[in-house]
Amino acid sequence: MTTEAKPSSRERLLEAAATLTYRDGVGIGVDALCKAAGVSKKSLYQLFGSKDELLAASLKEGAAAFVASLLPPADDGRSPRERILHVFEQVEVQAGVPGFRGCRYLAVQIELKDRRHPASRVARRIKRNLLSYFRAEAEQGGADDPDLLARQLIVVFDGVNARAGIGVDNLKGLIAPTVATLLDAADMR
Amino acid sequence: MTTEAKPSSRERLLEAAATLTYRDGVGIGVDALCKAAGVSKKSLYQLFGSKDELLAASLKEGAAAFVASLLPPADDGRSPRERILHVFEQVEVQAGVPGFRGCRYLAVQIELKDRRHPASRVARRIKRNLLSYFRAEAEQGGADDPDLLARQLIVVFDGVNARAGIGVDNLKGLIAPTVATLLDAADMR
DNA sequence: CCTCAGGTAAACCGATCGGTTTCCAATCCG
DNA sequence: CGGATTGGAAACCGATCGGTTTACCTGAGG
Repeated sequence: MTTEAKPSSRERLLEAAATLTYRDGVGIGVDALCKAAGVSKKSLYQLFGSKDELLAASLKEGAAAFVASLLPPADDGRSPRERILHVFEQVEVQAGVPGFRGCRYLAVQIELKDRRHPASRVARRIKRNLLSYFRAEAEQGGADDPDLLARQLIVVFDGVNARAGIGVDNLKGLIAPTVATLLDAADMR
Repeated sequence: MTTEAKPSSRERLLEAAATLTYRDGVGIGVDALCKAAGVSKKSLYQLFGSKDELLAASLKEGAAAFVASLLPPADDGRSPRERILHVFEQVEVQAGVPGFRGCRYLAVQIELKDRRHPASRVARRIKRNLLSYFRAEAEQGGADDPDLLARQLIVVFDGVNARAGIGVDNLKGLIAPTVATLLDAADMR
């Protein structure tokens, strides 16, 4: 086991924000966040300045784990096609674990109608990076129109995440054939 | 012009609820709703019993317009393929009008984390009807796997609505080729 | 004319919102 | 050990939440 005694107040706040906003939405109150983190409101406002900034920091903090949970390890010898399929296999796996509620970054952007909200900006950046990943793989894989394919893939990504997140589809037998069809149509074998 | 003098309190409340929750989210306050509708809170609670029921009634009320804005007229001689493509052409059109924020039913389901919320139930039912429409057309069009195709189509529907709704894609040149690819793959010519 | 039903405006309710401040105990460092 | 710093608990702030109630006004019916 790691020799981690206890996470700092800052880490506990980020973790509580990630957990509670994912489950209850960005409307969660700061009292609830502080109570869950075992941290005083005073500390919250010293560390982050506002609830909005805490949410933004929480999303940014989780970006690395988000990427790591989806993308294959770099230079693992697989083809771009396999690497794209790997991302969507991971989505299907994640959709099966209890408490799954779809892509948190999409949810934040939908809940925060204001696109200039700091957390909305962070979410947008993270998803733009995923789009860039798809486009890079599409280019490397020789897709007919890498830009179109990347946009199609992220539409499917958000679509399946949203559908599974609201509990209206379990995605079984849906993702792989859909993505494969789009890859085939782009002549990315 | 129609001889409509002034909509009833009930109608004005439903309209205000539709407009304000779409723009600001379901967290909008009842004071704001009443003020926009020019109706007292007393009347709101007499007519609908609670804010939750008003939201649910507002979604239900708008279902017919939602369907009419997307689906082609019945028995217009077009093929199932054309009828499905028509739906997505309408989405692209709607995504171009100012104030577009994606599918309101998806947004409501994402914002209301509680699936048992009356408005969430209504939204789910309306989207299930759209899924059924896709499936019926897929069957009639002789798709290889009508159920799979219908699920793919509604994933794309929610995906493009969400992406355009949060303002990260204008959908130009994206929808038609994507849907056509899925229809082709299902051998629905 | 009077009455009565319906509806609005506004006060009111307790709870909670995001955010600030006060107080006190634990900890750290010389 | 003494003094300074940290951070948690909780009171406090004005605003707003969903919801109820009161008081007044207006229009229709007898």
